[in-house]
Formats: sequence, C-alpha cells, structure tokens
Amino acid sequence: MQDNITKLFKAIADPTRRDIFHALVIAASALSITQISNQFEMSRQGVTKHIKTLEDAGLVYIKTQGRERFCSANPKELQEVNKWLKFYEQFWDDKLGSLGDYLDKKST
Amino acid sequence: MQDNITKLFKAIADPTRRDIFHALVIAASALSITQISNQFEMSRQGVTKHIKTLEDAGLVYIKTQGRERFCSANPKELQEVNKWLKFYEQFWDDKLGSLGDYLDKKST
DNA sequence: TTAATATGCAACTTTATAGTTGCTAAACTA
DNA sequence: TAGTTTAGCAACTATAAAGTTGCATATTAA
Repeated sequence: MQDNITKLFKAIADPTRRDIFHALVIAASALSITQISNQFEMSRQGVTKHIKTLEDAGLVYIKTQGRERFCSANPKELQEVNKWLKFYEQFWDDKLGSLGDYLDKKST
Repeated sequence: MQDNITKLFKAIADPTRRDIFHALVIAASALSITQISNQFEMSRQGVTKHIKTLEDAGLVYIKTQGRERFCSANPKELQEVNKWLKFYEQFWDDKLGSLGDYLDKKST
C-alpha cells in the first residue's frame, strides 16, 4: 500500500506518536501498552492504534509476554530519515554551488 | 493549529509533495505552477494544493511575477528535521550505552 | 473457581487530506 | 480589443486518520 519511507514519515508526523516514541526511547525498559497509555490523556485504544502505526513503520518492537505486550523503541529505523535528508543537506548552505556539484555529477 | 515541526513532517510525509520538493531543489531556476504541474499526472489544482502545503511548512518560497507564480525550494528548512533527529542519533548504535549517557546528563 | 487485569477486535463518529471540476479574474499576446 | 494563458477560489467527492465505546478473551491473582 505505502512504501516504507512514507510510512516512516507519516508515523513521526503525528505529535502523539512522537511523544510515545520518545517515551519508549528514554524508558529504562520495555513498557506495556497500559504503562504507555497511562502517560496519555486519550483512551488505551487510541494509544494502541498509534503504537500499531509505529510498529508498522519499524519504529517500535513488541514482545508478548503472558497477557502483556511490551514495547520498545527502535531508533535505528530513523537512519532511513537521515538517509533521505542526506541528499538535501548539500543544498543547505550554498544552494547554487551545491546544485552545480549535483549537476556535474549527474552529467558525468 | 499545528506546530512547525508537525507541519514539516506532514509536508514531507506525502510522496507527491516529496517529488515536487525534489523537482524544485534540482531545478536550475524557479518554476511556475504550470511548469511544475506539467510534470505530474494530477490536475493543476491538485498540485497547487500540495505546493501550498509545502509553502506553509516553509519548504517552498513563491514569488509572484505578472500572472505567474514562481516556486523555489528552501531545503534549509529541513535542518529542523535534522535537529529533531539529532537527539535520537545517539541511540542508533549502542542503545544501552547512550541511554546511560542520557540518564546521567538528566540526573546531573 | 472466581475475580481482576491486559489486551485485541469491531463498529462507529468526526475531522483531515487528496484530488476533482467549474468558474472567475488578471495579465499577456496578436 | 479579442483571444489566450496563468492561476486562484469555491464546492464537491472519496478516502484516510484520529479517536471513541462496548464487548470478548486470555492470563494472572486471590
């Protein structure tokens, strides 16, 4: 349906999901769905949906243990965003110069 | 309504908008709405809406000249994304070690 | 075994988003 | 001036996304 980078961007485009992800990154251990949803105003189901989105994007891993599901962050997936950024980084400072470089490489 | 970083992430979360942005970045000069929309299957109005979203996110500048509106990319805005990434970068390679560092700093 | 806890699933509402078409107006061109 | 080009605005449709509630089920605790 959607390519990975699009899923990834969409996942982090939502403020609540960024908050969930952040909470998982700085958590000392994996957190259960309930533990996570307790940190938010919205319903557990709402949080669950966001976690699913993060999981689909590869940003969160889930490990089932008994009746609980422990979530942990996978910040490594953000390297994909970083890769995407890399190309544009060359245009940040001197646009024309970098564009020249880019066109040079392209025509070689 | 929405904070800047959210607008930015949402803007680049759409594949068509990433394509438009990319076309503008590598363009030798500013492109008019028609010139851009000719590069896409969809209607001019559809493209116009995407350009507006990119403009609101700060990724595109528009300069009106006569009846035409020339668009150019502002890749610099992507530095905001880069800033956001920076925090998580420390967790990419050795999660536990970096988490330790983070917690150390936090408690200091 | 009974009660409590953790969670998923399904249905539903609301609001955004992507995209379309038709029309209008300003700005060029012949 | 008459026709053409460039583009915005408004209304509309269709689909996706965010969030809710109610219920069912598996697991754990008393």
